Amino acid sequence: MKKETADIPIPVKPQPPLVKDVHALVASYPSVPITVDCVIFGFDENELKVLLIRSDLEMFSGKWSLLGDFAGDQEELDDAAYRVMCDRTGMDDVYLEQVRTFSNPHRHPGGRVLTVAYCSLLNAEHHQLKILDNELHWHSVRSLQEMAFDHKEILDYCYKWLQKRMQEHPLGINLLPQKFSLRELQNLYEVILDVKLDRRNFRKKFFSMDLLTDTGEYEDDVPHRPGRLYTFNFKKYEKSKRNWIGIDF
Amino acid sequence: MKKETADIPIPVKPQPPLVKDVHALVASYPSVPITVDCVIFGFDENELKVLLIRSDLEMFSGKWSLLGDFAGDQEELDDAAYRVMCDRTGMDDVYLEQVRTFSNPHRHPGGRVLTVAYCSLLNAEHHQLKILDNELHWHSVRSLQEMAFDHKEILDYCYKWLQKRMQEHPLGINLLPQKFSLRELQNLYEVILDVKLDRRNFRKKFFSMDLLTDTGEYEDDVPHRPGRLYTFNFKKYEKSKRNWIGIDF
DNA sequence: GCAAAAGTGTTTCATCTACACCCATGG
DNA sequence: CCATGGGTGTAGATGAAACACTTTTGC
Repeated sequence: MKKETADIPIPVKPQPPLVKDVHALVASYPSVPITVDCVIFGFDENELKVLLIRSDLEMFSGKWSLLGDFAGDQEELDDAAYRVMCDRTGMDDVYLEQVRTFSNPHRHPGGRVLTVAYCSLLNAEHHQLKILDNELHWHSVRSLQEMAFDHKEILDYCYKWLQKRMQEHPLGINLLPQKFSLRELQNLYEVILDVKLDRRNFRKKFFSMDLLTDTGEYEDDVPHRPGRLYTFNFKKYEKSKRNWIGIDF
Repeated sequence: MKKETADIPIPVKPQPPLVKDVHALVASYPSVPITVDCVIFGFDENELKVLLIRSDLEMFSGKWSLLGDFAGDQEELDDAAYRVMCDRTGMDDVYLEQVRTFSNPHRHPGGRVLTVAYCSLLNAEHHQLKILDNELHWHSVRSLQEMAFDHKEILDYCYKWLQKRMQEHPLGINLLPQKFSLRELQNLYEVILDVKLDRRNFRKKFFSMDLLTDTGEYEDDVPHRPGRLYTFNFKKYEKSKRNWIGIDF
């Protein structure tokens, strides 16, 4: 089991001279247009939705598109994604996470364009769209068919990413009003993860995490017994972040 | 809890005309040099190692660098990463995964350069380095200090990614010889995850996953009782991939 | 009073954890 | 025979899953 090769001193070949002019070096690299695409998920009427606009390319006429734009010359991509979201929707105060970079050379009909996908989850009720250009609106994720570019592929990837992420982080909370009932919370998990969950076990699970604060208030305007309303204790969560080892595959 | 706004028909503003010339559109985007950086982890002498070269930039003289190069004009990034690895190390048949794109506008001293990090794990013994230019060799991950560019940050990110990934996928198997003892397997997990594990529980865990095949052979050349050698049943693993729901944060 | 969802406990089972002794081999 | 790690089992705790009835409200 011993191995020796890697650390035996090996005669080093003569090296080319060090690069002095780093700007010239960078200028010699091929360069590529970069876009960011925002996959903004929301939850509404017991469905997972995603914000889309009509593509403004003639060849994709009628097709739906993610919210994207090119990244500025000197712009951090996180900032670009945030800017795109603000510009397209008028929303701010929304958390975006980088998911993946898509680089198929034929993904854009106008030539090589890289795109970096960003993902977000938000409460459609609490974030009014202030701009509606290009028919911006919420679409049911389940019923989406064709989209412009490779945006369906990106969306599908982000949805899987979201399902995983959602089981490890309390992202889902962002989809609910500040005060929410356990039924709403459970609906949300059932819809996004596409599973049925046992109500009692679900409640036990969340109560045992001890991250919900009982407001003492109750639902209103429901045609049945109103449920208690809770808030999520983000501060407590930040302090107690998961930190365990579990080999599982 | 009802909300109505998003799906109420909203008068659509007059739209700008559709874009016809997509090439002109793309040509109007700012474009940016892209590189890929390969973070190639290996395991040797009971340590996690990473393949590095000396930076060939004068301003980083003496500093270590990840294996990177620019991505071709029309090149898929996965291919670019693979190419870089082959060119730099002479290895092939190695699995690389995209981890994240780093976009700080000041990360490269020669101007704006995006980089996409790719990560791999391999068995240093089974993949001989065939090229040693730029002092390519394995470095202990723990003892690394300064590196060129933002490569330390990238490496740290990839290491965390690896630790997580390793708990959900049998990546670690790639770091061992085809036939390995349970001690070797456990060492690997302990070192990479930076924890101590109970030997009996570790064995039980792996045996219960039922993915190890007993070869009937034993270690050789060890100064103590030799352990059984196992192989990993990749086929079985492929069929049984995890598919469960567990909310845990 | 009826429909609809809220709220609540227990049992079973699987999994994780902690823990200690004898065994086989090389030197 | 000694040093070194290989190999093994059990009991207790914890967490997940299955499962049914009573309560509260709006209508």
